Amino acid sequence: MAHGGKPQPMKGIRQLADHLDISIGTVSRALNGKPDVNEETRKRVLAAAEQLGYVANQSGRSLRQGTTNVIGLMIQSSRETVENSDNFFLTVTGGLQSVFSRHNLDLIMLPCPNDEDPYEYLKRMVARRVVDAMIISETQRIDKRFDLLAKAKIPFAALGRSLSGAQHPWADLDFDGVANCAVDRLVAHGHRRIAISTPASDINLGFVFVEGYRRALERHGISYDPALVIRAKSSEQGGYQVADELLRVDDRPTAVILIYELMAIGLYRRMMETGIIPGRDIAVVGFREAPRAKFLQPPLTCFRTSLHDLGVELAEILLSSMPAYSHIYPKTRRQTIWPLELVPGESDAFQRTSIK
Amino acid sequence: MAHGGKPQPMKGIRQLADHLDISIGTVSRALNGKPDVNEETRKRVLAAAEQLGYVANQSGRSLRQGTTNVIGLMIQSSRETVENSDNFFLTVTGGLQSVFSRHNLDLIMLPCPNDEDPYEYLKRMVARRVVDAMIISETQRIDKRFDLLAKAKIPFAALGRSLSGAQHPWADLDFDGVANCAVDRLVAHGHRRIAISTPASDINLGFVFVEGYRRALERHGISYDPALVIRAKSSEQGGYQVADELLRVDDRPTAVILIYELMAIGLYRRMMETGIIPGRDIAVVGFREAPRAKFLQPPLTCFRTSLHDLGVELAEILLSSMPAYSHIYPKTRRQTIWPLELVPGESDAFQRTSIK
DNA sequence: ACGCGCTCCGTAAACGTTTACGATACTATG
DNA sequence: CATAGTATCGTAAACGTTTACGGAGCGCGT
Repeated sequence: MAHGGKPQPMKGIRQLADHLDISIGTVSRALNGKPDVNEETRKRVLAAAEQLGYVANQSGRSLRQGTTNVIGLMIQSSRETVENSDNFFLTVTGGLQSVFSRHNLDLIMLPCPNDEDPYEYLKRMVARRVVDAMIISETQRIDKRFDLLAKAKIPFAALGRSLSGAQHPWADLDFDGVANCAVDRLVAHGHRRIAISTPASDINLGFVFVEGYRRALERHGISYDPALVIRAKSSEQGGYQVADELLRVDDRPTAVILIYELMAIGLYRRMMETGIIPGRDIAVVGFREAPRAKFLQPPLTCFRTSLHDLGVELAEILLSSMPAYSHIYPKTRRQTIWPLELVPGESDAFQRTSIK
Repeated sequence: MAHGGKPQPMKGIRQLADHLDISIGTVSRALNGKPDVNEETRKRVLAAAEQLGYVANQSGRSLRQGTTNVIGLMIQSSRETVENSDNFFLTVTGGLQSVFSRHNLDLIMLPCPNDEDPYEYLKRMVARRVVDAMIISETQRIDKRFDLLAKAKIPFAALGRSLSGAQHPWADLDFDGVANCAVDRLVAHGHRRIAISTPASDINLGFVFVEGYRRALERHGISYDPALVIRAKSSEQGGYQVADELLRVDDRPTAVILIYELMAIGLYRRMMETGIIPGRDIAVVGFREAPRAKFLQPPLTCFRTSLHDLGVELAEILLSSMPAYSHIYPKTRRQTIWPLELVPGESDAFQRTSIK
């Protein structure tokens, strides 16, 4: 028994062991809940650790057991993306962390600089061995990153499905379901000529979205017209351009489905400028629901979901694919298509008087 | 000279050294740019590292030199906070990372669980020695976390000023300046009875905001009435409550300044419900500017700033206080009050017919 | 008395790096 | 030629932890 207080700021497990007159190995085993240690000495160790404020040095532990207790979240942090993505990422992240923190896992954000190739960036991060697993977002249609991670034997899950490696774990919003529902609704209102917006980049969600739209049209016996698929940025300016495109197309569409609700701002504005009333002359359906959607006049018909819970699901999918946790999260579903709920507004509520 | 390709996935610096027939020490020195190594062998080493895809293991390096190359960003990740904070954190984070990534520093988000005391949480994170420095957000009026970090000798910078440790590095939005400007504008329009909203928690920004408001009133010879300071959550519901409070106060105010623009949704709604027209019967000024502010009818008068650049500034302030980087970022300013620019809307544009 | 199994604990090796220190070869200087 | 100085490199210790291995003590059955 030495002195009682906090003499030094606690250098390491060695000091703790000396203070207890126990070997360092036993202390380690006691702290980590290993079986071969007397219950009473374990209590003593835990009490001393608590009192002296000892917490294991992460670097030492990582070096020894080759695991870092860190999950990486890769995002393409283009400034424009971030400023437009609203609270999307942070909300999903909150869900991720609510799961990870239960297992003392830290989440580290790995933003790929704009001027670097995402693949090379990820390769570097993987080589540094700073993460135990990865979450990949903004998945491309064919995404080499999956092969890289698989080859490096790093567990991962994707926020967004992809064509490459369909067997990989992922969670994704139900883009095709939403497109389906939107088309159904618009057709029920008498619309036959329905446009849709999709991102200009080769991010996969755009393809899924359009594919759902195409199939829904087919189901209603409406022929698919590529001219009605309008590529534009997912931003206010993008919405403005979509409106311009709409007006330019022959046989002007009577409805439009937006991939991202923020685009409605620009769309509405451009429509007003040209004397077209959204919700009366052209029906509008937006993709996500956000607080700001309530500002729109007329209120935007859109789709709501809990991104937080999507994050939870994604975290559990990831953990279920990690050997150390798969006993806690059994591999039931390894892919999830996350449902959204229709929030009827007034932007598509009018009954179209059929012209034919 | 061994074989040329990529035989193994590169185990460590040892393998690289063997492959080059050079000692491991020299390889390390070559890679780290140390002076006592022949320029030609350095080139050979770098080439081989590139070819074999060698990247130093972070754990080993951290353990040896006691530095992790990781900056922690602590946030209180209450689900409500996150969902309401819009893109605030992520945008600031983007600015932080644009600086950090230049120095190969990773940013790790450390979200304090709702049910844990932030101080204890930070203490644990500090003890694990997983970060070289910290960025503290949502600073309280008096915030023990600063003392903790100072005692642990961990460099830090705060997003938001505080009363405790005024000498610490921080960057903060110009809350008092905004309050000042808002009051000036409203007084110029003939308002004398001006209410203000402030968060219910003891986060410091609320105090700064109200203090600026109080001083501005004083300057105009208007007496400060505590009944006009309305505490409410920074959310849509909070705005709804603010409207209710406004109507309940004797000698009803003719103007209100909101701490957070999202509150305007609820405020407008409640006003409409009671037959009061925002921007005509009561003037409204909001704090930040966000894309959604453009939805409001009448458009909200508010204040714009670049949160990305604020993040850049904050990162530079932090680095300037870290010995390893202070030669790159000289300690010129260690505190910054970040300016905002008025975005005139129509929510406060009417000229108040003086009743007196 | 002996062996066996069990519980508990100490010892020491590893993990991959950086770096202080000394060794070597070579050059310059006296 | 002797010596000092310089450039370059190899050796080995150290960082803090986990864990394989073995040993001590004990109870128990033969």
